[in-house]
Amino acid sequence: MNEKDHYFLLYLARNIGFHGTMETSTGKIAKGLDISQQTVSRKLLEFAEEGLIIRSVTSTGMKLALAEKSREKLRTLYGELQTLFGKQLTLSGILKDGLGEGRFYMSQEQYKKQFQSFLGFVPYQGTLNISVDKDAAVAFVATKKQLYITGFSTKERTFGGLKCYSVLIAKKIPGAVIVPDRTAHTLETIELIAAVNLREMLELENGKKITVQ
Amino acid sequence: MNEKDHYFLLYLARNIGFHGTMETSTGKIAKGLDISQQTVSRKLLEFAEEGLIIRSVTSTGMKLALAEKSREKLRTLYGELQTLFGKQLTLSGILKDGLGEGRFYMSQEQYKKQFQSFLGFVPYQGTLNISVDKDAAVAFVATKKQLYITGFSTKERTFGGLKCYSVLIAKKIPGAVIVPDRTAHTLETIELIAAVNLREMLELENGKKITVQ
DNA sequence: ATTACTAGGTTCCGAGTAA
DNA sequence: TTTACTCGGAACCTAGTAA
Repeated sequence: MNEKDHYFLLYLARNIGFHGTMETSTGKIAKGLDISQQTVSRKLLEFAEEGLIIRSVTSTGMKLALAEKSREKLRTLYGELQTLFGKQLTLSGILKDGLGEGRFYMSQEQYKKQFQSFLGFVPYQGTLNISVDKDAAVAFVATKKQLYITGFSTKERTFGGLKCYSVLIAKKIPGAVIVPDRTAHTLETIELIAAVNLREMLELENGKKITVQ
Repeated sequence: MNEKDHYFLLYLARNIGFHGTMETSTGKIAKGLDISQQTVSRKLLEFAEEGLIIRSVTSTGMKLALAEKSREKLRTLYGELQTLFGKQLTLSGILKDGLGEGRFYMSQEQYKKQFQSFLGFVPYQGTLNISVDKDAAVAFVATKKQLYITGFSTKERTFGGLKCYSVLIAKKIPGAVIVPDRTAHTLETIELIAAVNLREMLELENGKKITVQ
């Protein structure tokens, strides 16, 4: 098997399911992958030959299931990417005084709703400002999936959007780093939120060191 | 860019590092990927052309760094695999009487230490035995990362190794499924452990239904 | 409808080799 | 030593079409 064919396999896995079977046809797959029906036919024959899939031609098309061998291949690929991304980077910094603005932002219903759906929790009303090394912070967020919280307007004013990255604070509390689109500080300072009052939970005071991963 | 070239990219990412740079040569990469030096040379030129990598030829070879575009591509691929593997499968079963043996096992220091380092918690001394559908259980653990707790011997007796899979019990309690190497039951019964007394925390009694994910 | 064979065209690879 | 060009051949893809 040409290892490049993993993509074909990935497509099949997504549609068939990891353990399921599926009634489909070479034409449908061809459309999905944007290649010819002939190529799909040929590839599927090759894959079956190599024991990657289980295949049976029916009157209306064919029935497909992944074989263990292809599950193994996908797991390997996944593992490789995990080692690449999974190097649980940590970011450390010093707690400093916030501007009290975070509290106001976090009290807005429209932010709260989005945090709930993106992060799975409603943030405690207040943010933690941490001084960090800018380059380290940039590298850190680069490895994280970026979630985007959209802005909105009320009668009184406009609230901007913000990027947010799910993290684990002090090795135990699930939370997030938030980066407002329009912010006074660059990544020299990051803002942390969590479902709980972090200052209390972690018995923090200004100047203390905090690590997120 | 041919999407199949992701493999080439993955190799580069692993060797260069996600954000780093690296002094290397087309010959070395060719050896690593088991393709010709000429192909590597051609591919790298193509990649640079497409803004996937940053490339500069030196007297001894070349200096390479990934560009943001290729990081993005790898992230996408990773994301696709995550949705494939990450479909938080759940497994449900009925609580049944244990043999009281679990308690004895979990009291062994050498097991405790390993659980602490692999799972991040020391299990409560006692296991929960759950009757489940065997096939569902096999499919369930297949999607989980397998952690292996090694066995050991004391003066009195030998303790076998066990496989263990990190799970979330009843949607809220972090725990693990353990599968002893030598076990009376096959996967018709799974054993659960957690940092806390699950019977109390979940107000369980025999015959109740439990779900893990 | 389907699957899948044949034929012809395109893409891709690597040995040889220049710089 | 390098990188990277040329070019012949292998691998691959798809239109046409049989079953």
